[in-house]
Order: sequence, then structure tokens, then C-alpha cells
Amino acid sequence: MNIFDLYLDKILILIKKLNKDKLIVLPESLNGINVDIPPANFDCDISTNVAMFLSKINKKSPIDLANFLIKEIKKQDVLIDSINVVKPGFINIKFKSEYWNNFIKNVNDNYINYGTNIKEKKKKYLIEFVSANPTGPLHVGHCRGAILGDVISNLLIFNKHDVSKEYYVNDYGNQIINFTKSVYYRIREIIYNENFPKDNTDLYPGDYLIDIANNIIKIKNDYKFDNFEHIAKELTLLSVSESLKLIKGNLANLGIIHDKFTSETTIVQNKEVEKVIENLRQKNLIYQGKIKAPKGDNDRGWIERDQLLFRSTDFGDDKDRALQKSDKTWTYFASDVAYHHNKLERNYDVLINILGADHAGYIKRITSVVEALSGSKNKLVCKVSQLVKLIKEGKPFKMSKRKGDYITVEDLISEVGKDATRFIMLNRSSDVELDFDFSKVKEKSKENPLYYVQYCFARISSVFRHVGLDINKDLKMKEYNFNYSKDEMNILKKIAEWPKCIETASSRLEPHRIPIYLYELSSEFHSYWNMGKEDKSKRFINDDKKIPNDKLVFLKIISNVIKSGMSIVGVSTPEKM
RNA sequence: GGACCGCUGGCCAAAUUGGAUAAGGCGCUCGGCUACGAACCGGGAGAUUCCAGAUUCGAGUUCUGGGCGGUCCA
Repeated sequence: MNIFDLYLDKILILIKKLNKDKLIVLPESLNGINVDIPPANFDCDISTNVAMFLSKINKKSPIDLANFLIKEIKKQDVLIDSINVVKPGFINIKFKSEYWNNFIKNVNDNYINYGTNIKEKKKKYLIEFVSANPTGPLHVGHCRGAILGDVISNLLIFNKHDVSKEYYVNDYGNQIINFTKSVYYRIREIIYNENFPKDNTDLYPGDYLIDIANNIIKIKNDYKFDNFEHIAKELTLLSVSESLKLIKGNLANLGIIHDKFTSETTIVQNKEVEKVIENLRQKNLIYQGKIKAPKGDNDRGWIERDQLLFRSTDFGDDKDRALQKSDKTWTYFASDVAYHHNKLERNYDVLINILGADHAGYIKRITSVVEALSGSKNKLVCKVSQLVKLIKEGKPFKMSKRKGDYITVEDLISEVGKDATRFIMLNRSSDVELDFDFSKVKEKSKENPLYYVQYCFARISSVFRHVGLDINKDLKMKEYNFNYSKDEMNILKKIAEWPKCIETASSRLEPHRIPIYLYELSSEFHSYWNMGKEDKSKRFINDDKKIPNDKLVFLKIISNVIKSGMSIVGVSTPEKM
């Protein structure tokens, strides 16, 4: 129940009728007329710009047109308490308490789905996120995109879409060979007491490799591990599988479970790369050619090579992209093209990729390919999360996988906790770099906005506890004829904004709006709570140790919205803290 | 050289997607627990929204040009 959308529909019907009656003129498109939340300092519930929008075409001043329109609006809506025209031409409407009682009843009766966007057409989504190389456990840098992807999934699911969460495993190529070699040397270190070649910078030095090595030795106790080439294939499979175990464990600790893991090796072995290239060739989008050196880069010794290229410039990319290296092996891009073709063949309405800022340059070429293969520009949506700037003891901290010098997801969770990690990573627009001061977050965990919202829920729970009611049970009300105070109305109006928050967050893939909304709602609630110290009428429990029905419903719908918001964010709402 | 992201009080930042007097937090400052939980609240100081143009009833938001920071470019 989105009261803003509902009222917009009403207004659209009205102006169409007025147009039919030749009382006003309408432009071709009515996009731009909206019904919104008025600023806090106006004593009204909703606000519309309809008069300003129509003023020009009607050759009337917004104010005059608004004055005409408010008479018509008032005629057809008996639940309006007051309606007036303000400065540039806004129409502000305040509803009678009957309207709000209906609203509250509706919200309370359907609280599980309150906020769900019922107008949205149900779609099948495939969302790919994390997809970190399977060469070790996840570190803090992976965290943000992981949480972003997971919460976007939750949002889409909340809006009743069909969502499949997928992880693309890059288990093919040089990185993986080096990784497997590293495991091999660790195994030899354990069995034969040989030193791990620490000066070989191609290898991965991290200690977790020792655990992986030990696990593999247990599984393959009949192996001698005396010739890398002989066992490379099997050792690769084992190493990747062990590494994925670590990663899945990390993700599970963050509260993230993917539906499917797709292996790059499998894509390549099934000849899917050849198939998709043939497909593109038939569309005349493939050719043998050379890429020009980037300008201003002449001093780095650019050699022009003859390569198999995809015409991504046809789709707005700034250069065509290589599918095959000069040694005829496929590029990373080529297998990714095949992977996206694979996704497309599985018939989703929308594909979403969550990428880190360091891969943003990759977006144009991959969206180009998907457009080429699917014929649709909006089939693939890429969402970039900007980097997390790590700060340790006041100084920027550069992580290096090579040196084994990085903060893992496990470190983070054991220090800060899953819930706080999720909330912090989400509390900011993904377009903005995030300063993550490791030591500060540890110290100040109590200042974390997570606790602020959780505390709000805990306070409400405590009221329920005091009067012997269960906050988790449905609240049945026979009658809704309450008269809420102005302070209470402000909070209820905030509750009315919830569906709008969900809609924007979901349509724009901006889940950070949810923690921000929850914080604002909590803030208004805490403020109201404290009023009870000075003014007994604002307390929930009265002198008879009972709670009046109006206050009970009031608390219940607030707690429901917090609970449902927090579950989208993927964090808990404890009843006691 | 190009692409993408950002630029809003001392610091971190939000902004109903073009709306009304630009939120909130940290820090600073003054105040509030004999409690439905102070992990909270109230008051105060602090702004030319990087610069210059343009679009219009109206620009932090759109467009053009420029500046700074970040990320990336077989």
C-alpha cells in the first residue's frame, strides 16, 4: 500500500476527466507528475506538483491552476481534512484521521508484505556477484560487493521476483596454475621437508595454503607428489575445490548463500567459447585485426598484434576487444562472453552483475556482447561498488595477496560481527568510496548505526514484555478509530514512506536506502520515546500497567517495518540487547 | 590520451531522481536517567553544494567547458 502511488492514480484519473470535459489541456506524456512527501515543516501529509506540471500548456500560472484543481480534488475525496496551495504551486493535502485509520488497518493486516511493490511486473533475475578468483579466502575488499549483491537479491525477492544468485568460478588460466603450483610446493614442504620457494613471486605465499595442502594429502594419501606435470590436472581440481570450500565458508559467515557456482573450465571444455564466437561471427561482429596503443602511452613499448577481435565499438565501446591472444589461447573476456551466452540461454528476464570499481572498465564490452547476443540493450545491468579504503591505525592500508598481507573476511567478522559488517558496508551509496577504519570500527562498535536501529526494536520489545504480549504474534484489532497525536502521526507518516523506499531501492538497485530509512525511522522513534520522560501521556504503558490499543498498534507496525527492513539487510533484530 | 566514479559545514555524508527553509552522524558546546532500557534524547554554533556558462516557473541534481581526487585501459 503505497499511499503516494495510490493518490497519483487518483489525480491522473481526475485530470483526464477534466481534460475530457474540456476544462484543462493535457500534454502527450504525464510522466513527471508526482505525489510526494512534503518537507517536514509543512503541516500536511502528501504533496503534488500537478499544477506546476500543467501550468505551461494551460497558459495559466501554477497558483491559479492549483486553486482550480484543489476544488475538483476536494469534490471527489471526502477523506481530505485540508487542501491548500503553496508558493511555487504545490498542492498540499492533509487527510482526516479516518484515512489514517484505514491506512493503519491495512498495514497491520498485511504486515508481512507491507512495502512490497505490487505494481512491479514479476521477473526472473540472475544476479552474479562475488566471483572472486578461487585462489584463497575472501578478504575485506570482496565484502562490499558480496553484501551489495546479497541485499539486492533480498530486495528483489521481497518484491516477489524470482532470483537466482550465482558465482562464476575463474578456475582456468595462469593464475590457477600458479595457485596449484603453490599448493604443490606446500605439499612437498610438508611431506619432504623442502623449503617453499618464497622468492618465486608467481606463487601464493599465504598460510591458508598449508591447510589446503594438508587436506589434499589426507584425501590423496597414495600420491607421491613427485611430478607436478603428471598430477597437475587433478591437483588443480582438488586445490580449487578446497579453496572454494574456504570461500563458501566465508560467505556463509557473512550470511550469503549462492544458488549456483558455474565453472569457467567447464564452459571452456564444453566448447562454449567456440560456439559463441561462431554465433558472433555470423552476426559479422568478429574480425582479425589490431588494437591501437592508447594515446600518450607510446613510451611503454606497445606492440601491435594481430588478434581475433569483437566489434564492441559498434555498441559504444571505445575500442574493439580481444578474444584471442596472439598465441591463439582464449582471453579471459572470451570465456566470459561464453559464460554470458550460457546465462542468456537459461532464459532470464534480467541479468545483473555486481562488480568492483577495479572492473568498471569492463562493463562496456560485456554489456556490448550481451546486447549483441540478446538483441536487447537492457538485458544486462552492471552495478559497480566503489572501493573500500582500508585504514589501519590512521594510515591507508594496502592489501597484497602476494605478500599474504591482507585482512580476511574472517578477521573482520570475528572482530566486528556479521551484522555490523553488513550494516556498515551498506550504509553508504555504492557509488561512494567507503573508508573502513578497522581499528575504529572495533573500538566504536557501540556507535554503529546497526545498534541504533536494533535498540529501537529492543525498546519496543521491552514494552511488549512488560505487558505480557508476544511481539512476534499477529495483532488482531476489532476497530480502528484512533486519534493519534502530532508526534505519533509524524512517525506513522514515516511508515507510509516505507513502500516508496523499497521501490526506489529496488528499481535503482540502491539498497543503501534501506539502512538509511531504518535509521531515520528509529531516530523519530527514540525521540518520541524520550518525550515519555517529561509527558506521561506519551508513555506506552499507563498507570494500570496496561497499554491502550492505539499505542499497541502504533508500536506493532513500527516493529514490523523494522523487522522486515532488517531482514532485507540480512541482520538480526534481537528483543534484548 | 580515453573511459567510469566522486567532489555538499572542521571530518563522514543524505537529499522524494528537476521541487518548497540543503537531512543526519562525528567532532565542538550547553542540558536531560528515583528508567515502558541513557547503546537514548533536547538546545546551540557551523553552508556561495569545486569553478564558469547554459537549459526553466525552479538546478546539489540536467547539458557544455574547466579543476581536483580515485579506479581502470592487450
